[in-house]
Amino acid sequence: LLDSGGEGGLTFQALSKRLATGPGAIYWHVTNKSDLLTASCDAIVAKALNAASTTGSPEEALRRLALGMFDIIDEHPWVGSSLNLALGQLPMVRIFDRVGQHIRALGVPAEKEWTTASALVSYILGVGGQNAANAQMGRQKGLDRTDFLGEASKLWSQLDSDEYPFVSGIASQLSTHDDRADFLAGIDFILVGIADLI
Amino acid sequence: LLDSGGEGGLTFQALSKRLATGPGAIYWHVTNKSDLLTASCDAIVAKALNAASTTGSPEEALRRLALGMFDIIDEHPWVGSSLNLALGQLPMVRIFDRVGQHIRALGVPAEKEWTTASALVSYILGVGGQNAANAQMGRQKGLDRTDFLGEASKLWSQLDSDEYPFVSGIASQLSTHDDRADFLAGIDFILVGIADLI
DNA sequence: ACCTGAACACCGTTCAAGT
DNA sequence: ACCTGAACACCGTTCAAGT
Repeated sequence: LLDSGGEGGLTFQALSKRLATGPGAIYWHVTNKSDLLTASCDAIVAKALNAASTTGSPEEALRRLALGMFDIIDEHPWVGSSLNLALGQLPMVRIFDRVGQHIRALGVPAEKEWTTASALVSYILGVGGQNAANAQMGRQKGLDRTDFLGEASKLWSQLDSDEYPFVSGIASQLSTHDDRADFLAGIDFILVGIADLI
Repeated sequence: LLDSGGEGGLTFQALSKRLATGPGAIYWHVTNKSDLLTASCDAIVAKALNAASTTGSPEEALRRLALGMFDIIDEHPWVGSSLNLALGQLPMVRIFDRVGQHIRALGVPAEKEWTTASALVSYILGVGGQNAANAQMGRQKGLDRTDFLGEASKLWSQLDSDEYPFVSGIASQLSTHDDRADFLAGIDFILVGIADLI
């Protein structure tokens, strides 16, 4: 339901119909819709974390982990918007812990571990949210990714170049850029910054 | 309505009551709830961007801009969750353009402008979303920020240290850290990475 | 222990009718 | 040009009653 209809596609009515039961039955197993969403999210996140191998250098492992998260969010865009969770929730704990382990292996001083792990997690979730927003807007307009970016690029290029000098000039890079490569470039910026304090 | 009740606090019923009119009247001025939310967001974002002075070195200006966004989201947490907008929407265009101008002033090569600006914006929005999630969870439990982080910290410290070796050990840093300083540290990581390619 | 399904309070949105 | 307000379809959630 989530994959095909986004966050709005998951409904207790639709879910109970697909499970051939009443809406009340679901409440025996989960307390909440938010609970259900978090659990769905966690299933996806756990899968992505298990798939990312931890061999090689810490930098490589971090890049692979980040890319794994990127890909899984790309595949299930609703995860991107559902992953803005409080620090106490399980999916967040999982991500933080895995990132933190690599950070530790990198040799980051103990008192900087939190800050560095936090920066990486925030970046990953930020890109995820961005991806999700674009995917949802695309779905809403019935466009695929390329068409949607093409339309956004056209919109940017038509903006007043006095008011938005940067955006109006860079519109072409919007439609031709490689999301995945840019994501990784951002990870590398942060890794360079982290290496600088070791 | 948004400041006091979060995203769920903005209702056409509540809004029309406060405006002493009917719910239908609002639809003459906005097409959508999503439209209304984006417009609210934009008002806040525009204020934050105008307040951030652009004097000094590009690095300083970027730090001030980022910090201005952080503070405005801290003040209005709903902005953090509403700011996962597609690239075509006005608040996003504004942020992107301002960040991009500073990036350009920094001397980043033209073909890297998009990538660098994108990384910074993603990071800022990621931290914003994180802040919003914590604020909302805190509100839901009736706790203030310190109490909420204290509770999350306790939760982390009680996790199984075999399953979550990093998170369970770093719990104390969670409750004592300075959000604002950590946010800025992340910005600096990225700025170091960007400086590396100039 | 788990399911049923009607009911409740509420939501975004529409639209004929007004001024 | 803009407002009114009843109505619609739908939502998450509850709960007495069943098995």
